[in-house]
Amino acid sequence: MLKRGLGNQAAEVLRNEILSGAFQPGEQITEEALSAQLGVSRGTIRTSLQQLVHEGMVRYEPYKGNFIRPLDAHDVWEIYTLRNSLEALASRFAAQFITSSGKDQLAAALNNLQTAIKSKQQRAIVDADFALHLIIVELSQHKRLMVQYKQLENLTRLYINTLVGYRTNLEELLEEHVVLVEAISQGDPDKSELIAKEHNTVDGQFLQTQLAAD
Amino acid sequence: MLKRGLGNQAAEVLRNEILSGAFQPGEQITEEALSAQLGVSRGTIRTSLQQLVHEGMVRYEPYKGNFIRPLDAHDVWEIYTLRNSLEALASRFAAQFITSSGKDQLAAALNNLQTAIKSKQQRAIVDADFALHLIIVELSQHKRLMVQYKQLENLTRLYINTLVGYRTNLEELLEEHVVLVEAISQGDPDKSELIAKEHNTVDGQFLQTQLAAD
DNA sequence: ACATTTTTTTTTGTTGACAAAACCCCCTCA
DNA sequence: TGAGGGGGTTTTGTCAACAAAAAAAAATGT
Repeated sequence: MLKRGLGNQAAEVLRNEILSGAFQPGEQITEEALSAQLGVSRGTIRTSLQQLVHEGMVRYEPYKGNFIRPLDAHDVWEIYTLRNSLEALASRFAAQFITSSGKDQLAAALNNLQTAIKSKQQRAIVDADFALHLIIVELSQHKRLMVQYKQLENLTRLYINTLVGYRTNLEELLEEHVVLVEAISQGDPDKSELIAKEHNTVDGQFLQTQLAAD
Repeated sequence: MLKRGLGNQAAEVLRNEILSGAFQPGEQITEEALSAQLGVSRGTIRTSLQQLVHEGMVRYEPYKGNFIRPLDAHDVWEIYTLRNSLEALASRFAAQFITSSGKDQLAAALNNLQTAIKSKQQRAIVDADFALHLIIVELSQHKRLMVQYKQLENLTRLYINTLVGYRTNLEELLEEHVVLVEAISQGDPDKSELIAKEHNTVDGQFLQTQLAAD
């Protein structure tokens, strides 16, 4: 396990608070307030904030301050398309480097997703969905892809909460993941990449519909 | 123009120094040394370093220090594949949102590339190549894509210098860019994305050859 | 009453000092 | 001779104070 300074720990606390909706979008978060709240000095808070700025959850304006980044429709489009592209790439390499251990991990994650879908609890489904995709990214053996993807997952969680429903057709959702996992487990990069792209396109259309409602 | 604090300015100086090869790969860069060199306090240097860490040019280890990130073959593969994927995505959206002004910009950049190729100066060719691709990314109207791409461009420059030659067949290089710009100017997203992918695949095979020589 | 200028307050920017961890050299002892 | 342990040095981690910029509030003049 990697050692971490206070700054990193504070960043994690802050990140979780933001993800749990403790702040209003666009709200200014002053360094002194955070300093008092977390019991560390402003300098340390500053380190944490800079990290969250790089992760895209906080917007920083010189001599103005740090603000919870509000996401508009264009932001959502950006996050969505980028994530889609990275997932397709990850699926390709996951298939290319697949091992029997990797297949087991995928099967287990798929099983968890199925259980979550049966429970019909949105939070559980979203978590299992993300977990499965994260395993695919891990299997791609692409560290930079992993870093980018995790950040996009956080940003996605940020706006997914605001949507009324994640997906309507749960049967379809499961089936899409089944064929993707199959393709990766078969070690077919082209097929995996294509399916990943398609999978997300369906999601994207759903998203477009939701956004059009605004 | 956005205002920037001392920290950001120092980061830019440092970034340029690293790109110009002022440091050895893997070399530790102590905060105090930089502080003395740039005439700002350690705290400010710390801000700069953190920024470069996020850009991938510096590796940070808690309680150890900051080191010029050395790039091995796997790193190059990661950077290359990611850039490839992002360029394909950018080409798609550039074609989708193309305007007459955008076509002009592409034509001008293509012209610069042609001039550079005629000069046969590697540095000029690389610069013109990057400039053209950067315009494509700009035309995609995708801010996050732009940020990621710029970082990958820097990392690419970092290892491109170590290669003996960038490309052997200059005629082919130009032709590939011609067809890509044509596809984007025609407003054909699918075709543009496909060509961008292929273009980079050719580059990638060249890269593989170079790396195998180590 | 309104716009403008001045003053005050709030918030970020920068710095130097001190604490904690890691590193390095050297000494000891089996 | 070499493995292990101190102790001093170097380097990063954290902090609180002060400076600079921006924002808010108050005063001023028309």
